[in-house]
Amino acid sequence: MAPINRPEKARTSTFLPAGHDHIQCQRQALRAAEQQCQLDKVRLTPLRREVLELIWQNHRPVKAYDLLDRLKVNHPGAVPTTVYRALDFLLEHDLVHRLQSLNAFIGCGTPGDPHRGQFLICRQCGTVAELQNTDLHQQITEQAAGLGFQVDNETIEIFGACADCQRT
Amino acid sequence: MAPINRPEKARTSTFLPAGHDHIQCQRQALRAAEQQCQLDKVRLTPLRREVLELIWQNHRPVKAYDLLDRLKVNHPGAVPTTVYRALDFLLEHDLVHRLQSLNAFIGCGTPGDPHRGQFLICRQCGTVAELQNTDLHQQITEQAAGLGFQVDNETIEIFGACADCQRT
DNA sequence: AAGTATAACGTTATAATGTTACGTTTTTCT
DNA sequence: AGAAAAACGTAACATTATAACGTTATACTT
Ligand SMILES: [Zn+2]
Ligand SMILES: [Zn+2]
Ligand SMILES: [Zn+2]
Ligand SMILES: [Zn+2]
Repeated sequence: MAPINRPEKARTSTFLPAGHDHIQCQRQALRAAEQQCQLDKVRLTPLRREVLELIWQNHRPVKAYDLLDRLKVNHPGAVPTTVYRALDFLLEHDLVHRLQSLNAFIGCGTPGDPHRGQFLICRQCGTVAELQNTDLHQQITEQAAGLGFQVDNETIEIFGACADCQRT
Repeated sequence: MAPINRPEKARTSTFLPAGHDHIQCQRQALRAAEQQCQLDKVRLTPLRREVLELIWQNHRPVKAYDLLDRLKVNHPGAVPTTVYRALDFLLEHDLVHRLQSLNAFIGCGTPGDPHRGQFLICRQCGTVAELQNTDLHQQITEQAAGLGFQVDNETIEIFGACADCQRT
């Protein structure tokens, strides 16, 4: 009997990719960002790239002023505007998302596919997973349309406990 | 042939209740709040009541410091803590909601029924409608559960153009 | 009714988050 | 090379929110 060999790709986003090579993950995110910027003909300058790299150091939301502190290490003289300008760029080009409930930012796993994210946020460990539930989006759009409302942007941020943290 | 007489009550929440008696609407909201507080055995003090009344002056989100300015009229000596403490109380008892994307607050139309709101927010006129789409809630909870995530709170804020503002 | 505990509020200071305005440098385009 | 636009530096400031501590009002017990 042939062993069942589930292809990795068949899994849709899990909350925390188990046993996940984050160095690789971060590297890939930066590569994807570079490619996307080339396509869009916009400039991922060293400063912007460095901010994006800092954001991708983990899967937890980062606050602007934390980012600023970390940016200062390689970049003394950085001030709030420095960070906010980079963030504005990254947001505008869908390389990061803003988590409104946290005043924080997180890397986007699927740039190039314009979307406002849907997020699961673990209260305990702070890990965030981004969903892409088109049914959900659809349902919202339809209900809104039923009320004569035309949607142009949605913020969906779900708090709770991730699988790991529930065991605690 | 008898005229069709659609009962008003059959309509579920519209975006902006057409030709709506807001004085009455505000009064009713305050009465509901009083009742709810009695039930919960908590105190809707004059200060808290006044803040709630200010919040209910319209169906648009209010910012804390605007609230503060307006509160000062009848209540000189009010300071940020004054407002934030009242807001904390009102939030805790589900008499108002916080709109995370706006750092603003809005009265809750259905206190006593614990829920995190789903909001439609018109970018142009600023009017907000609160939805109670249980299917939506259900769908989110289920998808999260599928990822081992246990939901305890959701923020859903949808921006766009309301029916009135689309005509412009 | 007096005494005690708790909740609400006053007061001051400060922290955290985000923006404006303006000038200089770098990059792009002709 | 020269002009235009984008990116960045710099300083000041605006907005949003909380901490800490003391006082007053309310509720609860005896
Ligand atoms: Zn990773
Ligand atoms: Zn967790
Ligand atoms: Zn009304
Ligand atoms: Zn409108």
